[in-house]
Amino acid sequence: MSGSTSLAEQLKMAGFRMTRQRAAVLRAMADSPTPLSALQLWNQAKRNCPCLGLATVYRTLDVLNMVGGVERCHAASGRSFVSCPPGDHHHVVCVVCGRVAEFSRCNVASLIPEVSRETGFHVESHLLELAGICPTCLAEEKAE
Amino acid sequence: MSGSTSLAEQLKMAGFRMTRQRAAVLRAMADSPTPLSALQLWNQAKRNCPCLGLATVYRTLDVLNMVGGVERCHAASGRSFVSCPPGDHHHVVCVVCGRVAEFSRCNVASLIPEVSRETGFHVESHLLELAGICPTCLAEEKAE
DNA sequence: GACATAAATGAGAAGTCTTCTCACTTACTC
DNA sequence: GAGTAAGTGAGAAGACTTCTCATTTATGTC
Repeated sequence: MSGSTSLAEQLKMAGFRMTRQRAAVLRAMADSPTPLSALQLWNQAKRNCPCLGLATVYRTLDVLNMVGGVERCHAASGRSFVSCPPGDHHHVVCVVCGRVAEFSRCNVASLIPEVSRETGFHVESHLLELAGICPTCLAEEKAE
Repeated sequence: MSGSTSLAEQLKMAGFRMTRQRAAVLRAMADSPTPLSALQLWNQAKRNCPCLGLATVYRTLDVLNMVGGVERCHAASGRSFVSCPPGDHHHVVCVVCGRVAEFSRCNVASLIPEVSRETGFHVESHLLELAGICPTCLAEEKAE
């Protein structure tokens, strides 16, 4: 679980304590192949630490965010989730179940000169989010 | 306020009624050069229609969104709305003053096959929003 | 290993934003 | 002008997040 280890190290280096609860949250994040919402993270992490409180999950996310270990994203649908590692990637959100996947390929940068010309804006950043149906929901749809 | 008029027409064409409350919301949106949150919109619209309820603002936004007359603006925390012309376009938002411009050029579609392959998602739609500095704020920055 | 202490926690209250409910009002059709 | 179905206001309810505070615990020091 190298991801979890490095996040733990980041926390320690920043002077935060490594508690059972934080370890459980880190582990839940590392174990999930896809970004999770705070609630999902709570449910996962409780397996490792049953008495974990939801507030602690939010506090841990806050701390990790401060340290730069995770990013909190707000999807167009209003749902929010935790993305790890933060940085240059975008998300696809399932319109059926809300599952989120990440992808890094992006060609928006090549569009920017044209938009600058068209609008006069000096473009600094972009937000790209795709919506669709995840493999699981696609399979279920076909099964019906 | 041509923006407001055309939104009103869009509503009527879609079979919705034009009420005093909706007119107040439309007018508030048309009068604002920047995206507004539901709460801000409520406060503005109440000037034209003092007894306006907040729920009505949300309902009106819903209806307008359905009709394609407004869109969520994500740059500012994803909680605000802009009125916009119908049709395929995206927004550039000024990070300084909040002003929004539209552009139609978009190359995201060509990205979708790759993302589908990478994530297994069946991609149906995309959201693209650029952030930067508008011509007015650029000029002011240079003047300093 | 025991102790001191400041950080971290759990549980639930509180806050914020949004949607829902339902009795009442009103825009639109005839 | 009357009938009617869409729309409304007010407040309850719901989802998510943050705050509060008494209690617990990780960590450095002895």
